[in-house]
Amino acid sequence: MDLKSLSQRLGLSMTTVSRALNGYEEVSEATRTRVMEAARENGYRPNPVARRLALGRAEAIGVVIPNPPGDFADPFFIELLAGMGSVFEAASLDLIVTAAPEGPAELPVYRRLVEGRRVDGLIVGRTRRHDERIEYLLDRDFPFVVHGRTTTSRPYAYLDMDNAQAFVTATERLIGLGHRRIALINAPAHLAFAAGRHDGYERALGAAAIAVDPSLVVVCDLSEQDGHRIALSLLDLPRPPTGILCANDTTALGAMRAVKSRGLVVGRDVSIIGYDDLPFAGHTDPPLTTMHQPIRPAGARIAEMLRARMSGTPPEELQEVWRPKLLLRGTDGPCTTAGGTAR
Amino acid sequence: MDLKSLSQRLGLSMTTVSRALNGYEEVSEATRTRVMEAARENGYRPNPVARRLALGRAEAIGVVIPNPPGDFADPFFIELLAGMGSVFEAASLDLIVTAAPEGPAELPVYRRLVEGRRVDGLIVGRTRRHDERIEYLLDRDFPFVVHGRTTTSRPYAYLDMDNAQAFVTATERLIGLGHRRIALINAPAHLAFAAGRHDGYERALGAAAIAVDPSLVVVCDLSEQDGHRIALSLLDLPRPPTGILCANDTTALGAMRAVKSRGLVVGRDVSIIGYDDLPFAGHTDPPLTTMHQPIRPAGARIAEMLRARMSGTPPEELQEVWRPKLLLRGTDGPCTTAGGTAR
DNA sequence: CTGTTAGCGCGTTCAT
DNA sequence: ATGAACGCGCTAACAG
Repeated sequence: MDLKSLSQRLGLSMTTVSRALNGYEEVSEATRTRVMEAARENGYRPNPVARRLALGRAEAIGVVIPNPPGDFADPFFIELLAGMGSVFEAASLDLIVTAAPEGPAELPVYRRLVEGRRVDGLIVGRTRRHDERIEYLLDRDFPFVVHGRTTTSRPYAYLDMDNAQAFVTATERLIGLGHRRIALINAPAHLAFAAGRHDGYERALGAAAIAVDPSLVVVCDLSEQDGHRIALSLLDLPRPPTGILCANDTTALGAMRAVKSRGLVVGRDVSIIGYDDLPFAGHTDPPLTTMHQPIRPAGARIAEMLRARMSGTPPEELQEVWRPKLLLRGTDGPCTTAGGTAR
Repeated sequence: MDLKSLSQRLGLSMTTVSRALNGYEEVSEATRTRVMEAARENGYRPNPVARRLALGRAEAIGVVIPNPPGDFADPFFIELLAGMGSVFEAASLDLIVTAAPEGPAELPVYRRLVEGRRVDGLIVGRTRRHDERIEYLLDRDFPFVVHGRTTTSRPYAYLDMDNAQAFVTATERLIGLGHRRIALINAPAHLAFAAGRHDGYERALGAAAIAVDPSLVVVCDLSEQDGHRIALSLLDLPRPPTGILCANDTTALGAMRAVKSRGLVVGRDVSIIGYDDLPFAGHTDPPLTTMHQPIRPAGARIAEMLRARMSGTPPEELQEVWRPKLLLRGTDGPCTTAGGTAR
């Protein structure tokens, strides 16, 4: 059932039927209801491809999953997708998902999407401090929304978490519990959120007049293994930390394993705070204290922002920063070590 | 740069250029190379939408994320998507992802995809024992591949794990360790894989001449919480199990928490085996013994199977069953309890 | 308010 | 081996 046969059946022109269906003002109420009804009865569905060609739009949004080659893809992302899904579904926009490993193969994927007119808008995640994908999209004046923030002089739309504030909060929590030697297991510096977290950490220490000990600030590749490795090296320090802030929950998991393997008790001998609040975080042993961020709502909001961007809202008006919330569970506790040092 | 301007620039007709680009035999070798080169130089990309309209295909594949309303979406799925991504990317097919909660809202999403001609093929996951989605697709003779299996008399393409074999293996492992009271925390019966797992469990017990105790077979909603709750009730039995087989790793996590909360040691007092080998499985305490399945390769294979299906391979030739592998880690151990009962 | 006509950009008969 | 002309299904500019 296409537009032509539907209009023939109604004794109307395709134009009128099309207009009635698309809610144009100039159609009489009588014919509109008549058309609507006939469309429903005949199960008419406009052919999206024809529509797209006529309108010159793709009616689709693109997302590229950052796909670590050997590794498991970020479980985080599925939740973000789920959040966006409902919004795009309602707008009857297709969400086109592709996967690309970070690296030289990544930009070509974006080019194919943009230059091949496959999508009308793009969502950029796992943002880097300097991000060529964003520069590229900015150059082409292509609509997009970033999850996170990057360094560029040009305005762009983003939804970011307040990483600095989050780590101020987390650090203050440990300080309030009496900790003085607090380590930061941070993400690699090329990732956008690493800097903010570091800032927040230093800011909170500074406010409490605690000197930053560079040996307590280390970089991790965000895997459990690396978190484990790094936490061990931290515990091997002459004056090991009594509190550890982690870049994400996965890292925190590794750190917990390290602490336990040393015969220490997490939450008593060493406090640990994670970031993300992934599904497993409430179920570790002990349950992980972490910074919670609402991923699915963020996905939905990003989708809405992109729709706004595509219909012309200037990027300056589409910039939001959300605050993660500290979720107290069982891995943080008062500092029990005299002199503020474990063991 | 579209076909018209490219052909004008070459002094050829659109037809010839089109044919040269699409590898038709009847084009002279000279013009073909000339066309190819010009296309590359001018960065010509065929408009996919126009192509689709002319060819009557969507050049897109659909996947619907099963989206548990309040819950976190399955991290499993992102990995499956990543696996499919590379294959479809290479075939320059778009992967359209939508999310739908299980329930009455689910089928309409499939209908919109199929009847709206938005995709040429579909991948069905989180398969149910009786699955209306599959019946629907079969009725319409629409190409699809199922991850899992379902009960229908009609042939269809699928890639499934050998659930029965997996649970034979897991059960045998515990039996070999001397366990006699082995519990099965299974998935709800409406999910396709539950039956096979139950079968495997009973088959292995039967082979070892161990009677099935119905009180040891319980159903779980696959959440950590429910796994925890159910494991507790199992441990409260007059004669509790010394081994617990879990429907998935998440459930196993809950079971581990339950065992620990009773002051028992996982892997010594009670053995636990999971299923899936999710990223966290190697990092629980102790590390989880589980049935590993290669998710990303499965995704890639499913994508290939769908491509075959779309180009006419009969479904009978597209049916594969893969065997998960037992991954021994730290949660299984010899039965230490006299009489085969914990406590 | 409704209809006629002309594209949208490509693939594809049917000629030549 | 090449080209002219038509169609895919829909929207939009231009009448009336």
